[in-house]
Amino acid sequence: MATDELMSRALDTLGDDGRPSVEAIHGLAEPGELPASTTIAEVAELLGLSAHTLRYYERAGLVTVARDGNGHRVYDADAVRRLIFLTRMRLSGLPMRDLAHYIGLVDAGEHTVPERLSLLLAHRETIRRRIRELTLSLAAVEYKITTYGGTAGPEAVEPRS
Amino acid sequence: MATDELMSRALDTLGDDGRPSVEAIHGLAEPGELPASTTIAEVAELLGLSAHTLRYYERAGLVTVARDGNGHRVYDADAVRRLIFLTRMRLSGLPMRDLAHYIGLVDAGEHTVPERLSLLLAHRETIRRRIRELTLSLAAVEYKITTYGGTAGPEAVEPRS
DNA sequence: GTTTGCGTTCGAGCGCGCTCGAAGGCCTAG
DNA sequence: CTAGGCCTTCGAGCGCGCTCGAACGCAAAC
Repeated sequence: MATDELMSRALDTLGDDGRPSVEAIHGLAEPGELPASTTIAEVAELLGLSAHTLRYYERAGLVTVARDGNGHRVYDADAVRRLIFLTRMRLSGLPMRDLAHYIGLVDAGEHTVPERLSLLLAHRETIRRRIRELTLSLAAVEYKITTYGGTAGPEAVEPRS
Repeated sequence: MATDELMSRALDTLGDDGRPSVEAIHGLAEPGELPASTTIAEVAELLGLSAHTLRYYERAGLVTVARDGNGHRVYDADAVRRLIFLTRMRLSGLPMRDLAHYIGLVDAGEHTVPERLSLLLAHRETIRRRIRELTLSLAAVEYKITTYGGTAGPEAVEPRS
């Protein structure tokens, strides 16, 4: 997935403790100054997506992007912010469908806030559940590792001593 | 995915604290008595997979299953145990390819234990990383929820009071 | 003035993990 | 004897999220 690299960066901004602070998230939301960003190539670079994928997102109705005199896409700061949000949601496993629905609500105006909220609450549950699943699987793998004589900790493949 | 239901069950066997014990995993590994289980229908029911999927796994080389006089599949306890293992690994995100490779190693004999171990160690890292990613995404979603006036806790959609 | 380079649209293709349908065999019950 | 039900194999199809190629356009650089 094209988005893997983006998450890499996000993780790199944290320590390895896996306990992100609100500040870290915030920083992730606003990567420095958003240039009144322009070309598709720049945005692709910024987000770690391909230009192809950005066009695909647009086709899917997830963003609307203006054109210049040559018919080239011009991404303004709002579009970039929305793409950052979209990317983060995609990484958390929210399907394109649901994301498109959510975006539709946003564009429909303030009166959709309750529905947006309930969508987010549902997604929060999905993420929490997935974390629990993975925690369970992790324990299973660790158990198997110990039966093979591996160490329980996170050290390298060759057990020391 | 057909396997969703299996993980539902697994999670149901735990509390909601998401901190599985080795015992819970062990219980998950051995769901009561394994009948010297027989038909594909029974195994499908047991694992929460479809018969189609079980045949697919077999085609993919993940299990070998004996036949009876009519050419019908007969799953013995070993096969069922392996399927339980496979299912758990699949749920943790291990791709079929890698799983097939691992199974190949198992079938190749004891001398492949080191490679198996290193495969498991790598997979452990993958799971841990994914958990960190999701934790990060969760924080982002919670932040968004608070901006919409939702509560930070896990309560129902309608905030109380 | 042509080459380079980035952009455009459209639509096909891919990798994954199933999922399903067709066509048929064997067994048992009524 | 026939109908139902569960099994078999083979191979096609699907949903997702990209990913890519073809064919073309404009525009600044040499």
